[in-house]
Amino acid sequence: MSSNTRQKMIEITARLVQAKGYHGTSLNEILQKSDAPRGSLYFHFPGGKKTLVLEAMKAGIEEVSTAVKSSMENSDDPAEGVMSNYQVLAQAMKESNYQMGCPVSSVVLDMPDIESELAEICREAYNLWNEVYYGAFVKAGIEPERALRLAKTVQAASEGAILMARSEQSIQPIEDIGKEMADMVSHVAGQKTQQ
Amino acid sequence: MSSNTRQKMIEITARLVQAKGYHGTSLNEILQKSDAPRGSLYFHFPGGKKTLVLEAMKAGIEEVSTAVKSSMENSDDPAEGVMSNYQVLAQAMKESNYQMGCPVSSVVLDMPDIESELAEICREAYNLWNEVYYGAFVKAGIEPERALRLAKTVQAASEGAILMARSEQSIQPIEDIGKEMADMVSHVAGQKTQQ
DNA sequence: CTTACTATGATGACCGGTCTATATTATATG
DNA sequence: CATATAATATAGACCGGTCATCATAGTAAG
Repeated sequence: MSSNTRQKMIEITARLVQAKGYHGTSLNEILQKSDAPRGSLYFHFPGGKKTLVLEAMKAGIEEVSTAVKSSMENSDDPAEGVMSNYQVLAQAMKESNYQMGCPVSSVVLDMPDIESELAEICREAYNLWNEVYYGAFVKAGIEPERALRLAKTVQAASEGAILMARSEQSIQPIEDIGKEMADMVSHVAGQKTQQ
Repeated sequence: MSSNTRQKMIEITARLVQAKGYHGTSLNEILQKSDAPRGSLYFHFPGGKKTLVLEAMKAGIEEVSTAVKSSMENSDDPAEGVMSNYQVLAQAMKESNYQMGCPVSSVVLDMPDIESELAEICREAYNLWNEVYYGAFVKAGIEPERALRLAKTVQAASEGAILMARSEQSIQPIEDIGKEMADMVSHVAGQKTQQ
């Protein structure tokens, strides 16, 4: 059977954590929105809140990862891939009323203790996403060192774009920044290719 | 006399909110770290936590604002200004053990109710910082529309760089992204100037 | 009868906020 | 100069509510 209660809790937790951060999300609200009893939570997630949030983050990270991969792979021009990636992000934010953006950033800003398992998975997420960009850039002929910096920049700009979009309740920043970043990528790729 | 208790509370709150977000910061901890009694808090900040955090954010926003202005004004080349700005950011993060970065981002990700006064000041902060970059870029001969997009991008990338630096506990991302952004700015400025 | 899951509610810690009482300082008045 | 008065600030007990956690019991299915 593999109860759907567990899955439901994960999805709801993912949304709440992105919307209000780790500390701002209460188990009571998760329970209420999941329409589940208290005991179920500790049955499915023996470690309590931490474990539940961890699962929710893992799910979100995987989702973002496949989205980025899909954007970059379905276009041989990396600049085009970056642009399409920002467009996907814009739509996702709009559809979620600007609540869903990055599954880890709210936790990064909520967790001062860098030694926790939660912090560890945040680090891994950034690396994972970076590698997708990096691979695409190298494949496009950009030299590795530059490709790495560029990947980080594309990633960072999209994180910042999410913050601004949330704040302004508009996809305008995402579109603007996406356009700039695509331009930058095509500039760098052009430089390195035409030699 | 204008007690220094008030100022002390603001500074400590600013640090705590940046480190753990709005919900993750408790009045008890602020009180304890400020070495002040409970009554003093509600004397100096009648609105309670919200008012206190608001003041702390205002102070932080102003601080960042002057830092960015200083970086951009003390260099006629905007690319150089951007680079220096990222360097200042890197040092600030390192000195604070990667706790201090942006005074508003943790609140943006913590506040689902966009109608609040807290959310309003976040919006204003982004605009304020953007205008500094925008002004410098226009002054360097970049056409207004492009300058606006570029300003947002530089801003967004630095927000993202903060997240990554915090997560990795390293200034490497800030340096890498700063280099890329400076390169991008000089590229755009070069385009528009040499006509 | 066991395994998987649901259901309920007690527990103690901590939350932000309110209250009254006291101390300190500044100003006014004689 | 001395004293009264008011404004400023400190001090901490206390409240109702919510937090995450956990113990225990019920239910359903194979």
